[in-house]
Amino acid sequence: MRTKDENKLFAIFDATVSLTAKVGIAGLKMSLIAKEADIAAGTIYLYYKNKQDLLNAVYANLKSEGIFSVIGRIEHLPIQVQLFRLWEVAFEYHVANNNKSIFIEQFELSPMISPENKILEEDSISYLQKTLEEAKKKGIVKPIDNHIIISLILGFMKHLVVQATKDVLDTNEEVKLLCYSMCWDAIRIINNE
Amino acid sequence: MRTKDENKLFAIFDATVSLTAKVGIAGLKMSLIAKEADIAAGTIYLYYKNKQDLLNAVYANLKSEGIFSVIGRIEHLPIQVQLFRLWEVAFEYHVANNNKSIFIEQFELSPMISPENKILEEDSISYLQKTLEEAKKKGIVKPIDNHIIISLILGFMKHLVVQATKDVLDTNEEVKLLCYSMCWDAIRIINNE
Amino acid sequence: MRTKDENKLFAIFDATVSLTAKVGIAGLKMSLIAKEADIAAGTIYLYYKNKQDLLNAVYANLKSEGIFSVIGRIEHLPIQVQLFRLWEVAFEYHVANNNKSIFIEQFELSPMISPENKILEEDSISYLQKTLEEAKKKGIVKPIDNHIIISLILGFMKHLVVQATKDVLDTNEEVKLLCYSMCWDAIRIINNE
Amino acid sequence: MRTKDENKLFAIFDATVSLTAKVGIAGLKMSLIAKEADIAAGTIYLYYKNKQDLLNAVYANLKSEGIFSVIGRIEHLPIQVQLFRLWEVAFEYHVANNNKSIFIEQFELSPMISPENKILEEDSISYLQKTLEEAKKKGIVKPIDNHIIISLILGFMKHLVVQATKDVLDTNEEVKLLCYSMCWDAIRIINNE
DNA sequence: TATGAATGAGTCTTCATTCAT
DNA sequence: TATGAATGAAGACTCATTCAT
Repeated sequence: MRTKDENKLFAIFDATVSLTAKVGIAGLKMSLIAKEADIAAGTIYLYYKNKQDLLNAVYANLKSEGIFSVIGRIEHLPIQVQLFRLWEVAFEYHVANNNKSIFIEQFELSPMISPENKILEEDSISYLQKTLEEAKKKGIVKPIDNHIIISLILGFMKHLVVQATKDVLDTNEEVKLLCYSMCWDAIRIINNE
Repeated sequence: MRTKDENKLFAIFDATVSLTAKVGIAGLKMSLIAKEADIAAGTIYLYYKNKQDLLNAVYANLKSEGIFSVIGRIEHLPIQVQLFRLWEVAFEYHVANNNKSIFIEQFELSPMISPENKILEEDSISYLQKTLEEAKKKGIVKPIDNHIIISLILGFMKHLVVQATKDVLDTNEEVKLLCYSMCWDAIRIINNE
Repeated sequence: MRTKDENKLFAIFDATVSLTAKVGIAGLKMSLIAKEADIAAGTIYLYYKNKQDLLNAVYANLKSEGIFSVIGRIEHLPIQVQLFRLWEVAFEYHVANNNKSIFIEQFELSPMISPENKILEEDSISYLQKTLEEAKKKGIVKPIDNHIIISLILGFMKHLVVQATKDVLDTNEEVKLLCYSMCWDAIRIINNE
Repeated sequence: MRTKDENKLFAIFDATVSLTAKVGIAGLKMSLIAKEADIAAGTIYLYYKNKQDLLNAVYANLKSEGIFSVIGRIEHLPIQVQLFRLWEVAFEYHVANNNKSIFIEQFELSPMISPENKILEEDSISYLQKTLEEAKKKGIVKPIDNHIIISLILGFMKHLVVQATKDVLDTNEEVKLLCYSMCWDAIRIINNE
């Protein structure tokens, strides 16, 4: 169970992420975060040493978030299906957590990021990499550097979500399947054409 | 009398873009821009009313930049070749001008962006859209909403360039061709498989 | 928590008025006001939006000050005595509040004065005007435009106070009575000479 | 004959005085003075060492201006007539040169005034003082400290001119005579009433 | 703990003054 | 001599952080 204090911690955390998506890292003020979290500005300093500390904590937390932890057992499924499930989960995470992506992007370039956080790798990627390697070994996916494949998948996905946020695109089930098929065509080995 | 120096305008412009890529929009200070442009801080105010004005001018300028203006005549070429050339030019632009993309991304979310700039569309996209429509009509490219196709192309491209900047990926000729082929497989209509 | 301190408001107000008398509106700096009020520079901005706002607030407040509010009932007295009492109160106010007159004079010409304040009339004058009208009706005072009479009274008074400030003149009781008698001779109807 | 340079000197001088009346000493900028004088900002520095120097020069010049130099021979006239002529000349000077009074008032309180100028006496006053002494000796004028008499005359006069500038009062011939008669009643010895 | 008033270091911006032409 | 672009010191203002309550 969350204690009263933990609730405040979460409130500050959430306020930081959603405000960054609203006003950007340059518009992010401690007083605004406090207002958004519905507490006093001074209270933040009971939980975090200072602004830099707060933002780095938020960042590290987001980066370590296991977005595939909800996925359940999938190893027994065909590799294509595994890949689709991974993509689907990632897509749904990004749609639902666009704010988090924005915070990460904005903060990574800010002068406030700590050296430790600068070298932090996204946790969630490793799972996907493993599955891609397997698919490549099985001759289903083109033998391409994972960085490139993941750039295609993630770059596409993030751009899509931004378009959705701008209301120029709707991310319904049909669009989701279409987008995946595009990714799949991009990376799969295409036979006897 | 000294004549007003057009070069200074460019120096300020360049300093603003490259500094943003270095320290982020949140770390962007007028004094830093001045130092980077090798002028006095006050001089900036001869050319721009204030910080907000400067950043909006830089943004509007970048947005209106015709990245395909260098491409020459290509209408006589097969549509596939046209698409490749467009992609190639865009790719090379992004590799060479990664700073500009970063500035655009950072500034779009900042509270300093003017209402007029908020609704500004990227000029360069329309050319690509026209060519895609033609390719769809000819049955070469899947009949997919341009927003989605462009998300794939641009999202992938931008993510690649960021990876390249991080030195985890090298964007040589081979990689370039590989990436294009992935894009192409993603959007083309695949026959009798 | 500290409660917002009304005293600070007064301290800022007083510091602004007395400093203007000391260094003029051109020498008036926010940092000086803060030092004079014995607070931090930033604190001023808790109470006033900016320098212009502060000065206009001080001005409007001074203009609306009812300098005759201390005078008590005088309507039952002979009109000559009423006039003397009004003059006396005004004189004593100006001697005691020369700073305020200086602030008003200096600020009225500054480019910081707001349009609303530019058309603001001095509250305290109306009382005097009413009494003068009555005296004219009774045939005691010359039938002269009030603007002129008040120019004589106020112009004389302000000039006197400035001289007193410069230490070339002492405003003791005797001088006060003398000055009033001069005013009185200037405006009263003089009989069978 | 004025040389070309002398014209510029006068232009700067005039621009300084009239601008101060328009925007106050706090709004007085070298660039504005230059524009008003129709020269370049740098040019001012060919004639004056710096802003402080310019303003002090203007001030000293105004103070030493012999406003009674135009008055011609009046010693042979009755003392009352002499006094009237002096008053009249001063009045007309102030109406025509209200800007100069404003400059003097504003500058005297500014932190830019030099110590020498701070103790500078108005030249023109001495003439008036001499005549007043004579009138007192002849038993025509009350034996009152000259500071007080001059406060009445000048304070009244300046206030009148300000009212005239504000368009709440017209300073025509009739008003002029009326005002003088008020001054005269205030200072003359009034007989067997 | 929690508050938000108060602080003052650090920015932005202005404007007197210099200087290349 | 005259110009006005360029400079940078100084002043206005913001906002992270502290602290009295």
